[in-house]
Amino acid sequence: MANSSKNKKLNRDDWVLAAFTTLSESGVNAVRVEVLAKLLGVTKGSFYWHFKSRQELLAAILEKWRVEQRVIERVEVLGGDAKTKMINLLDSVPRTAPRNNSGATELAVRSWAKNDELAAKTLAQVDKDRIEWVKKHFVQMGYDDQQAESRAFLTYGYIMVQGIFSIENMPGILERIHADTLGLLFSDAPKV
Amino acid sequence: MANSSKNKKLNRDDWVLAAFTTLSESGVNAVRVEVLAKLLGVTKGSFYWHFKSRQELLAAILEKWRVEQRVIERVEVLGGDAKTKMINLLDSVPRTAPRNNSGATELAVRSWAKNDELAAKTLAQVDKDRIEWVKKHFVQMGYDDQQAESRAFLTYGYIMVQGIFSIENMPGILERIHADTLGLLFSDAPKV
DNA sequence: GATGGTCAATACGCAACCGTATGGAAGATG
DNA sequence: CATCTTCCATACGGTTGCGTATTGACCATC
Repeated sequence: MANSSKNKKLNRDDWVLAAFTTLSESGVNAVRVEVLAKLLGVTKGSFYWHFKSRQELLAAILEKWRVEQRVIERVEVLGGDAKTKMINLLDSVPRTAPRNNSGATELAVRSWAKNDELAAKTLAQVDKDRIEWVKKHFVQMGYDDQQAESRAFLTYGYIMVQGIFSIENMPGILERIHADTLGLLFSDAPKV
Repeated sequence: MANSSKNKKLNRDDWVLAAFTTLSESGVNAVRVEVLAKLLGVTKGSFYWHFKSRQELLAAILEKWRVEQRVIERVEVLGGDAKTKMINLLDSVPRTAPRNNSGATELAVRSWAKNDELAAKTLAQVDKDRIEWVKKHFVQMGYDDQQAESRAFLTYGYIMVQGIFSIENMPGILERIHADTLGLLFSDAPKV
C-alpha cells in the first residue's frame, strides 16, 4: 500500500503523475510500468487498463510537461512591466536547494530528447516558446530585435546553468552572482 | 565483424572508447556490455576478461571524461593573452551542427550524475576546474574577483546552453548572437 | 613441440521488464 | 438480485541484460 490516499481507485492521471515524478528523479529509463505499479501499490494489470503501452505513458508525460509550464504563468499573474516580469522569472529559479526538482526535470527531458524523436519535438517547441517569451520582454524593455534575441538566449542559458550546474560547494555566493548577472543582462538599457 | 580494424585483439581502452561513444549518443543506460560486445564484434566473454563488472567500465568512462578535457588544452596551446584565450574557448564550441558530440556527452554525464554518486562527484570536480579556469582569465583581464566569478558563471552558462539548447530552426543567427554575447561578457572591461 | 599467458566463444542461471490473456471484485444500474 | 462497467490480480511467455564457469584458440618462449 504505497499510495498515500486510502484505497481509492487509480485513474490515468495518477499514473502520469507518478511517472512524472520518477522521470524527474531518475530519468526516462527509470519510468517502468512494473516499478510504478509497485509504487502505486497495485500491479501492472491496472496499468494496461489505463494505457495501451509504456510508450503511451511516455507520450502523456511529455504532453503534461509541455502544457503545464507553471513558471511563466506564475510570473504573468504577478504582473508588472516587462523588466519586473523578467526579474520575477529569473528569481523563480531556486538558488538554494542543490538538487531542485525543476532543474532535474529539465535535464531529464533534454537527455531524453537526445534519443527520442517525440521528446525532441516537444522540447524544441517548449524552448522556442520560452525564448520567444523572454525575447518579447526584452523588446518591450526597448532593446532592438537583435539585442533582444541575443539577450534572451543568454538569459535562457543562465537559467539553465542554475538548474544543471552542480552547485555543491557554493553557499551564498549565488545570490551575489545573481545580482551581477541581472546587471549584465539588463545593461545598456535603452530609454523607452 | 563490426569492428573496423581487422581482427586485432581488443584491449581495455577499446572497450572504454566504444562505451564512451555509446554514452554520448544514447546515455549511460545504453552502455550495456552485451550491446558493446556486438558493436565490437566479440562476445561478452571478452568483456569480463578486461573488466570485473559493468560498474568498473562506467567508472573508467568517467575517469576518461574527467582527464581528457581537450578543449582547454587546445586553447592553451593556441596561446595569447587572457581575452584571446577566452575568445578561443568560446569559439571552440560548435555553433553549426545541431547535435554535436561534445554537447551530447556533457548532457549525458550531467543526466547520469543525477542518479549516480560517482558521476556526480566527477562532474562537480570538472565543473569546478572549468569555472576556475574561466574566472582566472577574467581576473587576468582586470575584473575584480567578484565580477570575474559572476562572469565566469554566466560564460559557463552560455557555453552549456549552446550544447544543450535544441537549436533546430536557427540557421545563421547563432553567429550574430555569439558576437553580441561576447560583447556582453566582456563589457565594462577595466583598463589593465 | 610442450607450457604458460592472453583474449574470446559458449553455455548457464538469474533477474527485471514488457505485453497478453483471463478471471474476479466492487459498485452502479436496471 | 441480475447484469454491466470499471478497475485490478494473477499467471504466462518472451526479451534483454548481468555475471560466472568452462573450454578453446592463438602466440610467445623456452
